[in-house]
Parts: sequence; C-alpha cells; structure tokens
Amino acid sequence: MTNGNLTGVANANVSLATIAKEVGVDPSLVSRVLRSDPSARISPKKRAHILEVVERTGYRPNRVAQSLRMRQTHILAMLTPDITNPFHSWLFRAVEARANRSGYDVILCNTDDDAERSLKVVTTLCEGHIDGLLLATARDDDPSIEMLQRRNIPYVLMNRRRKNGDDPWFGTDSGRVGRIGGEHLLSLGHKRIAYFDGDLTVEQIEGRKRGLLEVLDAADRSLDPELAATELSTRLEARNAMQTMLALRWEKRPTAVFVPRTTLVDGVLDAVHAAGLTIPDDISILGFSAVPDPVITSIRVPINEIAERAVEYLIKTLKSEPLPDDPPQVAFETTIIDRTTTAAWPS
Amino acid sequence: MTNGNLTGVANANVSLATIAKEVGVDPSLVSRVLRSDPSARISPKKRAHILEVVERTGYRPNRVAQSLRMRQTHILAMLTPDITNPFHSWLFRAVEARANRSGYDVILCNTDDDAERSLKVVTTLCEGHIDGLLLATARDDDPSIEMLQRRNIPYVLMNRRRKNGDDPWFGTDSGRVGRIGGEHLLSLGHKRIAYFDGDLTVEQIEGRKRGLLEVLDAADRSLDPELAATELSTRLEARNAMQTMLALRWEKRPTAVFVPRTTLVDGVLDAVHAAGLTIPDDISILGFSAVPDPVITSIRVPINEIAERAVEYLIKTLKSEPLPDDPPQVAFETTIIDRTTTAAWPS
DNA sequence: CCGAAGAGAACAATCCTTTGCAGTTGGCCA
DNA sequence: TGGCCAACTGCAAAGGATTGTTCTCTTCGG
Repeated sequence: MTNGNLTGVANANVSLATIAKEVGVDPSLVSRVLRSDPSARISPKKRAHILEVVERTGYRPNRVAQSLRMRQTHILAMLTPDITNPFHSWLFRAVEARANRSGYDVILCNTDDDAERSLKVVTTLCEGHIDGLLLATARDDDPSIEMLQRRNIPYVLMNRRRKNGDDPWFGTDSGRVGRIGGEHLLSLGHKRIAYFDGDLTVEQIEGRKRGLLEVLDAADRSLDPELAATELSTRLEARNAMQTMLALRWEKRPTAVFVPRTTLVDGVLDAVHAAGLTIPDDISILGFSAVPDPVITSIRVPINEIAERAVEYLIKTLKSEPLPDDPPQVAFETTIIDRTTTAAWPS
Repeated sequence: MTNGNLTGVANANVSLATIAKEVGVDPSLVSRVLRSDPSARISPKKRAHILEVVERTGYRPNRVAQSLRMRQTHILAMLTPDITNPFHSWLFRAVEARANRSGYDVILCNTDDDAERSLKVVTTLCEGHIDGLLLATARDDDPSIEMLQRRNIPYVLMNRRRKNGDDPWFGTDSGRVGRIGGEHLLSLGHKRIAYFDGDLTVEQIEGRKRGLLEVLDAADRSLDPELAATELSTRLEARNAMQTMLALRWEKRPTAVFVPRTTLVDGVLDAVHAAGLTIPDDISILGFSAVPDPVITSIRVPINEIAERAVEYLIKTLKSEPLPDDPPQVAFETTIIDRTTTAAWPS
C-alpha cells in the first residue's frame, strides 16, 4: 500500500516494524524469515509475503541496532603511522580487501608515530563501536597497547612489534632483511656500502640495521659512519644525505646503497641521477618494496600474506573460534627481487 | 566496592546501570551528570559521588547504544579509487585529520575505480552505521551516487565530479590545470610537448587534457599523437611509454613533458634518467602534486583545503546547520611550484 | 470425544543510552 | 496548617533487531 509505486526506491526509515505492520505479523517473525532461523516454522505463504514486502521497500537491517543486540559491529580499525608511505598504503589496501571479504569495514587512523595521538585515537576506539584493531604502529614507548589489553579489545600487530611483547604479530624478521641485503651486496664484491633508514627507535628498523651489522661483522667489515644515514624520513632528506655521500672524495664514496625503506628510495635515486651516475655500473642500489613490481632491485615484503593472516587471525579471535594452526606470531619470508640495479663491483 | 583495588583499570562492561547501581541512583541520573544536562539539578554530593565512581571504573559510554538513540554514529566513510596513489593517500590523510577534530572516525574503502565494487561498498554503507560519505571516486557511469540520493544519505564529492551533476563538490578546475600547464611550457618556448595521463573517462582527467588542447589550439599548435600517452596507470607503463618517445628520431622527440598525474611522474623520470638525459637542459618535466614539497616543478593542488572544506560542509549538512557562505561547489586555485625542472627551450 | 503433539506465530526481554514527564521531599509563605 | 514552589530524582518509553518462551490453533491417534 505504501511505496507501492516506488519500486526499487529504498526508504532509509523502513524497519522491521514497518514490514511487520504491512504484512500484519510480528517483527520477530520478519527477522526470523530474513535470517532463515531454523527454529521457526513459517507458512510458505506468509514467508513469501514477507519477502515480497522486504524486496519492495528495499529494507536493510539497521546495523547499529544489530550491533547493540549482537555485541559486535563488524567494524575493525587499523592504526597506521603514515598512510602516505607506500608501504603502509599497500598494507592497508590488502587489509581492507581481506576484511571486506569477511563483511568488515575498516576505520583507518593516522598516528604520525606520535604516542600521544595514538593513545587518543585508541581511547575513542575503545567506546564499543569497533570489534578489533590492527596496529602497524607498535612502539615500545606507546602505551596504547596496554590500554587495549586492559579494555580487553582484540588486536594484532602487523609489521612492527614490541621488543618484550608476546602480542599476536604478523610481519617479517627484520634482522633477516638486514642480513640478506648485506649478504647480497657483499657477495657482489662491494666494499663501501651506504645505509639509509628511518627512526631507529622502531624495533623493526633497528633490527634491520642490526642484521646488516652482523653480516658486515662476520665479513670483518663495519659500517662507515659517513655512509650511514638513519633517522631519515622524507625523499628530500634522503636526497640530501645521498648528495653528501656522493660529494666525498672518490675512495670514500659508496659503491652500493642499501635502502630498506620505501619512502627514501626515490630520494637516493634523485641524487644519483643528479650526479649523472649510471646504475648499476657506477653504483648499485638495493631497495625495499611492498609492491610486487618494484622498479629497483628490492627486498620484497609479502604484504598481502601479512595482511591476510593478520585479519584472519583477528576475526577468528573475535568469533572465539579455535586457533589451531595459527601461531600468534609469524615471520614471513622475504626475498630479493632482481631488477638489475645491483651488479658486481670489480675488485 | 567492586573494582576498588583496580584503580585505572577499565572494564569494558561497565554501563550506566553499573555505575547507577553502585551509587544507588537511576541510570538516567548518571547520564545527566555526564552530559551536564542543564534541565536537571543534582545535589553536589551525589554528583561528586557519581563522578568518582565513573572515574574509578573507567566508564565510557557505549557508542553503539548512543548511536541508536541519537540516530548518528559519528562515523564517516570515504571512497577512494586507490589509496596507494599518493594523491589519494594525502587526501585521505587530510580528511581524516579534519574529521577527527570534529569527533568523527573515517571508514576508508578502496573501489579500484570499479563501478560494481563501488556499488557493493555503498550498499553495505547504507545500513545506517555511517552518517555521511566523502567520495573521491565520482564517475558518470557509477550508479552509487544515485543510490545515496535515494537512501537520503549525505555525501560530498572531492576532486572528481560528475558531468551533469549538481552534487556538492570541492576540487580544482581540471580545465585550468591543463591550461596553466600548457601555457607554462609554451611560454618557455617548447614546441614538442609530451602529455601523460590516466583514464580519460574520468571527467577530471579528460578536462585536463581538454584544457591543454585549448591552449595549444590558441597557439596554433596541436598535440602530436605520438607524444600523447594516456590511459596509463602505473609507473612502469609510464616508463615504457616515455622510453618509446625517447626512441623517436631527434626532431620528433619531446622537449618537455607534462604529467598531471602523480602515479606516472616517477615512471617518466625513470625513463629520462635511463636515457642519460639531464633535466631541464635536455628535457623539461612538469608534474602534479598533492604534497606541499614536490621534487619536480609541479602544478599543486591544495589538497588540505579541499579536504577541510569538504568535511566541514558534510558535517554541517549532517547537523542540518545553515550553510550560508558555503556554496556547494568550490573550485580551488592551482599554482605552479617551481623546482627548476622546466626551463626555456632555445629556439 | 478427549488429550496431546506439533505447526505457526506472537510476546517479551535484552542490548545501552537518552530524555520527557512525573513523582517525592523539604521549606517557606500566607 | 494548607498550599505551593523549588529542588532533586526516578520512571518509562524510545531507538531497531534478536531470540527464548509462550500461546493458540489444527489435527490426529486412541
């Protein structure tokens, strides 16, 4: 009777009660039909009638009411240090895709690696409107994880982890990243290797450097302080640092550069190009990549696997499903993808 | 009595009723105290007692219940064609920051520029758990905006808009982007200008090209088909296209490249560098940037302003506030930021 | 012909918060 | 002392969906 002429037009204000009244039944019956509740016997005729009205009115259950009743919102939140960092935007992309497949929406929050901001964000996320959190922002000096534990909110860490935590975590072994990078360049005969990276207070970043140092040490080498540029965060900073290195006198200049941080790679390239050097003849470049198809030879982090496993693990814990073959901490394999920007250095 | 020894420990299951029972009052009174409801006068003693218990238990109101009652969730959603595109990740960043300041969380959804996926996403977002939408994905062939209109869900468009729509929109005049780019390069004396861009079915992208063509036309020039590389989306594709152009015989090669698309800029640079060319002596490059600090001379889009105005407009419509000085469609100014990657071409 | 099984559907509580309205004191004034 | 106004606080409904329980018929077997 209402809306009869508005086929296909959805009214946001249709509720179970609306449908029920029109059909002349109780709202609970409509709910049972829609959820095909096996415990309820419904006459085929009434069932058809209900479905017809639901269809015609374009009824969709109100998720807020459902959430209140079912005590789950089907919303996750992800904390990212910086979504403009390609590594993290690819990570989010994979997370969102996987979450969507299981019917979850994802709230994304930038923390800018700021503990205060992180805590503030987590606080508002603790008001019951999200089911769980994915953190790509873990730091030892960040109190927000403790808050989540106190409030009993399920979470998983991605990529970064805490030094002394046994949080559920999916990422890569940062030491290994440093080691395979170092080994790769050493095996090519490079003697002067430059190193670029970000904030060493992040475990993941500090670990990479440690891995590199181990390998150098094993080969009776060390990292020349003049060739170590850390605490860098922007493309411009990387370019400037690289330019400084290229301005060193010939025998001190790097023959290879290891840049395990996506945001810095292009800055290094800018400087190399500005100096008119040819890659890899004049200098080798080894980068880091979240994408399957990097332009330079890179250590690839299997970001899709990390995201998928993290989301799957989180959703399972939400459903209190048994977690049989899912260890709470998984380090995924990293491999070097060759794009011929590294080459042997003549001795 | 309960939790007394757990100072600071928040229990997720504390509700108004919990507080009320402990203090010995009605939940409504607690609610009024917390909201400092002026219509209710509460004895200072009881008020203090309530606040003390609230503090001790770490009570936080349940947002889902609030949402149900107040009919607003304080959650927005943003649709992005591709969050790994720097333009869009910077846009989201600005949107999220502004929304947060007003107490809104933002669900981010990737659509991959796929109408089907977009419709699916919007459908699930129409279930009452978000207050409004920000779309950076508008396309004429995308039916999801009509769905929003039917369901009466507030939305604004950012950056892209529909050809024949009067949707609220905040962005830049795409024709102008093309024109100022073309004028800049023409005024430097360039004769052979290469053009790189993405999917021309997007109004914003098609408009840029149209703008460029207008300017060329006015100067009695045209765009050499061999120097027009559109429908490109990846860095690799851009590199390949650029390499093809650089392989042309001398007098057909571009002297300047106009790349109004962030994802393609680095690909063009890759090819230029691989060819051993010097910028801007051998070739001029004009790019496009969402960031305040681009590495190459770029047309800058004031992304923060766009995001802020869009969010503000959306929130105002949510609150049914009057929109006096806020026209529903605003084209922001674009300017060229000089990074000396374009130079005069000797005639 | 009566009792009971069973199909079919309604009732009511619950999730948690907000808010209009009504109720209970006490004090003060006439 | 009756009446009235404050001050203070509780009641109950609403918001929309879910689900255990109860109720009402049919129908069938004994």
